[in-house]
Amino acid sequence: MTVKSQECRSDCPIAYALDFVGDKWTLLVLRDLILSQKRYFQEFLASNEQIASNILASRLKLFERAGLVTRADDPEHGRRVIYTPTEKALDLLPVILEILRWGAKYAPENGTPAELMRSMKKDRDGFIAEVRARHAVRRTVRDAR
Amino acid sequence: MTVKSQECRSDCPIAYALDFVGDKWTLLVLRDLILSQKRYFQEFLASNEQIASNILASRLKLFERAGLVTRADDPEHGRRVIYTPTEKALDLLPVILEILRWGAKYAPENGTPAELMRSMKKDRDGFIAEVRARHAVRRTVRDAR
DNA sequence: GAGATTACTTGCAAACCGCAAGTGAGTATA
DNA sequence: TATACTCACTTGCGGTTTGCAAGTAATCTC
Repeated sequence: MTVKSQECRSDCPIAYALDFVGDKWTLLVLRDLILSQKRYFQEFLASNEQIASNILASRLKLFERAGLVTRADDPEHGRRVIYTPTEKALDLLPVILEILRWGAKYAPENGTPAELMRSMKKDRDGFIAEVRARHAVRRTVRDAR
Repeated sequence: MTVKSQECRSDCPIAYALDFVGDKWTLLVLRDLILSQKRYFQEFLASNEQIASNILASRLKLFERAGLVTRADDPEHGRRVIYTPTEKALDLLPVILEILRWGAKYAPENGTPAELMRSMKKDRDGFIAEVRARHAVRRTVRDAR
């Protein structure tokens, strides 16, 4: 609960998208979820940006309601929960990459691995396909059990 | 003043970018500034999303400090102010377009002119170049006076 | 000089954020 | 069986930000 009322401000798709994505934390969590392939609450919590646990919890709840992640109990560990990005979330990858590109151009310091920057600049669409493939593999491995 | 403290949360360029762009209004104002070529306070205020005048004022002030817009008095009209996007702002166009694309895919209603959607999908880079060219022309016209 | 236009500012209540601490269920260790 | 630990949250609270309505001061129009 709390966070974000859900009437749309206009019929502009940008406004619609910003109702999901327009805040300081959402895209950072999605970055961890999609690019770093984090899955557990504690993993997100451990990011450099020091997100507070209540904010993280509210975002994950929101994501679930918005169909951006699925929530599943970890069969190997009692209370642990596994968060997995849906297609709708993976479709935000281009947004994240363009933001990364802009940030990298103007930020005084860039902590992104040089290799990632390189392969993203060299072949953006290929890079996106690769990331999607990684998640697809994960899903099938999990479903096979 | 108010809005956004300015220490960086990490060395991640995404986090850096979100400190500018991570809220519900910033990118909407930039949409108007860049895509709709709005220039005056009242024009931004008149958008469908009904931004409040104090929020708009604080954003424009922030933009100026961040080097996203330049502020100039209108020579033709006393108290009127002209806001113009800088290169740094125009570099956010790819971000805006990807957000538009995602929003258009998932929003129930899409109020974006079909023509704009088409030309953007058909040739994204060309579209970006076109928008940039429009702003460049404007600048030279203005500077010629 | 009266009224409109323009770019803001101010005041205030409600929502949201950030921090610190707590909770309750399951897990590993002795 | 007891103890400590892991894990995913929740709670409480003070401070910041937002959203709304109204106001202000400088220009322009008539």
